[in-house]
Amino acid sequence: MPDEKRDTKPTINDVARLSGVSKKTVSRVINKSPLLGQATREKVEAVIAEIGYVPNPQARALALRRNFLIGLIHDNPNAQMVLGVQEGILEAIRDTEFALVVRPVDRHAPTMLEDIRRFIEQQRLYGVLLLPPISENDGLAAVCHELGCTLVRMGSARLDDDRHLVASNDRHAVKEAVSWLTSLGHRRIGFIAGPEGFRSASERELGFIDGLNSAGLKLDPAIAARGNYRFESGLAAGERLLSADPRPTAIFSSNDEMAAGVLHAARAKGISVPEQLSIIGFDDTAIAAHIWPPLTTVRWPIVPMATAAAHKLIDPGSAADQPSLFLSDLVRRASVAAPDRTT
Amino acid sequence: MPDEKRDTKPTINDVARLSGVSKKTVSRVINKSPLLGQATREKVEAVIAEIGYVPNPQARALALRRNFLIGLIHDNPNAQMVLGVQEGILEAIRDTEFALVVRPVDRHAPTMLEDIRRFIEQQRLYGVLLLPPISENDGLAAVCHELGCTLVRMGSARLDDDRHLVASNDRHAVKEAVSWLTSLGHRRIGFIAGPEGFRSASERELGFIDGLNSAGLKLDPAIAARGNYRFESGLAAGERLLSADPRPTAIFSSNDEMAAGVLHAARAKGISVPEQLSIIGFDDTAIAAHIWPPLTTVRWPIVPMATAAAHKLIDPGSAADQPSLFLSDLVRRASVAAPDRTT
DNA sequence: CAGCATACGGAAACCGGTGTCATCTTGCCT
DNA sequence: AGGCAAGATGACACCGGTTTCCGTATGCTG
Repeated sequence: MPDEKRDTKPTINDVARLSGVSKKTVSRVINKSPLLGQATREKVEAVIAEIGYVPNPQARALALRRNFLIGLIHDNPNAQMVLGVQEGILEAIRDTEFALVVRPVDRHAPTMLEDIRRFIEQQRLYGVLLLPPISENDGLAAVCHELGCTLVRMGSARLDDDRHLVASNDRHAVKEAVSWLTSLGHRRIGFIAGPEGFRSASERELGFIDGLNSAGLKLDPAIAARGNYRFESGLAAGERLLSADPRPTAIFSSNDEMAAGVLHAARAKGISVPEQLSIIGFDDTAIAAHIWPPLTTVRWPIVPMATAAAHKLIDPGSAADQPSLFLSDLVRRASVAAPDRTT
Repeated sequence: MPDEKRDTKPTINDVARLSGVSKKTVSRVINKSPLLGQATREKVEAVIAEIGYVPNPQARALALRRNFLIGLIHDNPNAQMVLGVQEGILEAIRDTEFALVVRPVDRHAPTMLEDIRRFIEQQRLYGVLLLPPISENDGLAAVCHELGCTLVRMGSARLDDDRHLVASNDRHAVKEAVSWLTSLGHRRIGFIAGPEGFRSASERELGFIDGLNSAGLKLDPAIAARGNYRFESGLAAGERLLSADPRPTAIFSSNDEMAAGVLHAARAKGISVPEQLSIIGFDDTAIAAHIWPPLTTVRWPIVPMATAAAHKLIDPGSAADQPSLFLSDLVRRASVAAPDRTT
């Protein structure tokens, strides 16, 4: 055999033996203890590098009585957002010993809370990060608290104190979007709300009303509908709103997917966008840029938010220093134009 | 205090003490050892239920010298696919003690292989699941093998033996799609390939050529382009192909996102779809159904594939029994029609 | 150079499980 | 009834780290 293959990984004992010191000293080197001889440290580090020693995280977790797994719990229909969050978390835990464990759940399953409890308990998670909409579930937060598992929630509103929250300012962003429409001359603006019971949905609705109010307008129920954030519900809502008389000249949809549905509805009715109808969405997911015409939408900084959230989780000391509120901005694309005066 | 709060979780020792048996016996109960008295088992189980004991996975991992973490390594631009895979894996490990650790990586980072090695080594992963395109990287497979980490790859072609592979039959599916076009009367069919060096790209290209050949046609380089699976590359390729003379009456794009780009290009040139141009994509991602017109595309069963892959990982015994090849099917939507004879 | 504080290294216990092996019952056979 | 096999249970070491506690080497001061 050309290459003496070790079937078991080197342990701290091997390092200690080979460098002629005790386990304890090696442990001090690993944990960067300050009271340690320079010469000893270098010798041990050389041995570690030579034999490729990597500390066993399970043994560490056992001895330290804490582990290095953080959980991401979500029940989110928006794949891009979930992946953006994963990316953001990874950015925060890069070069740490933490790892990310994911757990998609079904919000509608009656056993959801029990499942999550089992998950956290079984894996002994260090902390969990909750994504909207499930982050709004206070029962879940209570379970985490009871299990002694740190918790950071992402959301669209102030769900918790700053050390356990990262939020975007949906309400204000929607208000700005609507103000842009009114400044272009739109007076009849339709609204598609998100599903009931979602903070993101109610925040966006409040922002919409704010926007109307500041232009002296008010919400006409004939051109308002509620969707469930899915394409089909946007399509249905669009069909209804575009049958109203007089027809809206613009529609704000609480997310991009439903906005794409509105676009389909408009096309089916032969209404051209943006000439006869302006559309604004929310989230700036991939679909926004890829449909025709490209969709004006509100973008919120998913990745940095997730990074901040993860930092709050793994370094509670600095949790208060991490920003808690992130600003969204309007991405102006071709789906918006001034209203058609000839109509 | 109304509720005596334990600050530390109960351990196997607590269970042993409370039920008057030894640790070992409790361990036997947990592991469902067959040689155990019925009465003893029930007594111990009662105590476990009463105090809410959950075995510590880190301690178990340490003693067993294997842990219960499976890794998902991916560098995938398609969020929906990654999330579908996560869902499929979760389905397989539900009700087991396994957990899913995710690791997005950057294919272009020079340190990628080193990063992944560190990741696997540090977390002592039980096994990893590789998604395309990174699953095609044999260097990575070698690293896993060297680290003694089981490996299952997902892919579009036969990358490995059946116990370590789950594949879809892209080539055949594309051939079918193209045959459909030719059966409708299309004779001039453009092609947008995926990026060089990707098996999925070359399989789909082979399938495309198969399809042409079976209708007695061959690939015209004037209406063939290579993209990188991103929207913009599809847009650029579409612009080029649609400037060709004579213009193609149909275009097959190696994925949906590029197909959406082709659609934009057609719109910009005032070419109507499907009347003057038929378009077919691949993957059946969300965008396919949400653009206008809805895109005809090839769907491959992501979730069941991921479930099968995870089963191969966690139960190597039955790995060979899990299916390795999954069939894709054509989803027929409005983006395809018979060619316009008047042109 | 004595005396003392300080820095460092080592032995042993511990974290919470599992494996090995010995012991103790018990039932069954001759 | 005695012998023996099989089944049930427990004692103890061990997985690979960290921590406690203590002994020793070292440096500094007077």
